[in-house]
Amino acid sequence: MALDATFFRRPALTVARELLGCVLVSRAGGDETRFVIAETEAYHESERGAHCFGGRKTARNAAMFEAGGVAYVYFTYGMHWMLNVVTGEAGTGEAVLLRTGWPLADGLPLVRQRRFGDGKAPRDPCRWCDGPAKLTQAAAIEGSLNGSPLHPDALLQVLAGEAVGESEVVVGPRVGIDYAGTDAALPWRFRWVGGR
DNA sequence: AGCACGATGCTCT
DNA sequence: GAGCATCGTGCTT
Repeated sequence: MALDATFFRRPALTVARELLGCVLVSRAGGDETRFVIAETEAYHESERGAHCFGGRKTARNAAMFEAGGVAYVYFTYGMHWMLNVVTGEAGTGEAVLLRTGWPLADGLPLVRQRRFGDGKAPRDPCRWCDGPAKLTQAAAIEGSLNGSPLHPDALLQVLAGEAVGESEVVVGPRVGIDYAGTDAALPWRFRWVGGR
């Protein structure tokens, strides 16, 4: 069952936690890949970690101000794409960064090819996409998908998944935002460590 | 297993 | 012109 606007038009912190165990479906790149979402981070205009801090809208971060249910895709470090799910109501800048996905069995050969070509890959497929840029590479996600809807008829969608219990979730500070000052310590990162 | 570093180009001041 | 919501390699323990 596809998640819809009622799911995404809620606070980023809530959506980040509830996305654990849900399934990202990408038809970008011409073939379908699916991933169980295992790690997320929330971002919000009220804190310095967010690209849209202070509610300042720019050409890059504009999608973060859309109503929840679209993608925010941006480019960083000269070579990497990052996929976020936009959350909340229109006019407020917030989103959830997808950091780790566990590829589902039917797409394993394609995911392996996209990530490693003919080279060697880790034994455990759960380590193939354990980083935001690894996930976008495996899902063939790039800048043209910025602002695109998360919808069953679109290239990207998110399906409801199994419930993930509190005992299987590790909460902690977000990665790579030292510039955010005290906001860098906010416990807005969620990792599902139960499912293996 | 862990750390250091280079790659590489877009974004914003 | 500086810095970045990162990754892979290659070197050290």
